[in-house]
Amino acid sequence: MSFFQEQAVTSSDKTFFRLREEIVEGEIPAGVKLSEVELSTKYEVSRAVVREAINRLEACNIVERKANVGARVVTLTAEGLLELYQIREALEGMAARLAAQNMPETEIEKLSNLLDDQFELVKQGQSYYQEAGDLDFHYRIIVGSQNQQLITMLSNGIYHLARMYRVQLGMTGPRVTTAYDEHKHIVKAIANRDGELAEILMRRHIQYSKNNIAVKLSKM
Amino acid sequence: MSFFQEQAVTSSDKTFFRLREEIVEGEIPAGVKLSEVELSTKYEVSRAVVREAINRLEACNIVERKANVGARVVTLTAEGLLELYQIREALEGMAARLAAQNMPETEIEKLSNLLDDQFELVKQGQSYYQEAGDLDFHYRIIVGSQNQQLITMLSNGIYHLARMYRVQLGMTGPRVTTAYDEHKHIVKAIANRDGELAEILMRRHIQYSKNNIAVKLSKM
DNA sequence: GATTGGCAAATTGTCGACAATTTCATTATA
DNA sequence: TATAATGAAATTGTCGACAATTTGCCAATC
Repeated sequence: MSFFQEQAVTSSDKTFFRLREEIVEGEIPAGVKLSEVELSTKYEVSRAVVREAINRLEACNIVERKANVGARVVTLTAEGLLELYQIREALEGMAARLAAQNMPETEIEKLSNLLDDQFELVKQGQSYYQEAGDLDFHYRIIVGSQNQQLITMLSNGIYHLARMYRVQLGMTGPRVTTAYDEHKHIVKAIANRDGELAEILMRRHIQYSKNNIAVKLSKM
Repeated sequence: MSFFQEQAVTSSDKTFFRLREEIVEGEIPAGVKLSEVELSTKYEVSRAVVREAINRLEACNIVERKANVGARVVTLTAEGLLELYQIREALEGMAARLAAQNMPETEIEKLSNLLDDQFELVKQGQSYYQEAGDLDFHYRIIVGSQNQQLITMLSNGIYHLARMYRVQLGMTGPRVTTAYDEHKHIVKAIANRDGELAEILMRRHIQYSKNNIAVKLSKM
């Protein structure tokens, strides 16, 4: 996630970011119990800051907590993945619709150029997509919606969870083929200020990528 | 909110619920600074539990926090309301679609009966809607989606914020007229297992109620 | 041998104190 | 007078210790 920089100011921030990274990237596997004392010695901070970090992770749905028992890293299930993509479909569909209304011309231009650059790589036979490129595309549209609450929701919550799934299912660097064209069409709808179409295309795009993951998941 | 009972087990839970109530119901007005020491003496708990409660409120978007400065109750704006209803439209639209797929017949029956009961009140000239009835309707459909993450998102986050707006704008007990018919049609679509239509109707229903609020808001 | 009861160890929840940072009034300077 | 520097007061951030609860083990009982 190199686009939207969150800057850590307090010790809790750092601990939260670090813990989230380790969990999302799979260094701390699913289902593991997060012991407050253990983590506080590991990170060399007090239990209070670890506690605060864990609370924040709970709010992001990255860990589950039971009172007086403790927190565990969520175990990802096929149903959970389905649920997550249903939410993404709704929210990112709306984001695309709003982006068609609100995204400044200059930003649409930039987004279009980004895709063109990526198309060069496709022509050269390099595989489209790098995950980073895909994330960048989605993120720009979310920001283009200019709905601050939506932006926060998606970039704080949903995206880390989605990546967690991809990492744990071993599918970093997803489907290579059709995504590029889908992105192109979405941008065109946004450029035409056709919110209705932009939403439909984005929803379909997310459905496809959900199916793509679900197929791989069923082979395991 | 009498439907979905959250039960407080720890002292932090109680403080969180109490604080949220006081803020949402307007006893602690918008923009007010939440002093940790002040609240800890008021509620007779330690600063740590107040801190934890405030952190949770921040995760719900009920307060805003700046590091080393403190937390303030969010000030609701017309733009914020618009943003919130855009999100509700997306998420509850999806919930209605999923409810059409997943809601058990018995639950649909109950929901339908609920509306019939409320219709009796309408016939007797009593104003439809009590806010509670409206909330109950929406909540049942959300639960009917059987998407756990969606349920959590909407009932923890969005709904309290939405109520906060209504209270602060002095519109408890909203539009009386058309909402009943809209609810009827949505339930019918769900009963017919027509997710496509259920989503469209729910989205329109939320758009109407947004407009209804926006009008009142513009008169202030 | 299986089940229940209770004790000890470990873990989370809560607390008060200290450290770091911000805020605000006061003073000094241009 | 306006602006900047200074320092004290207040507030948040962090810490270690104690209290409350859960967990796991061991013995007692059937």
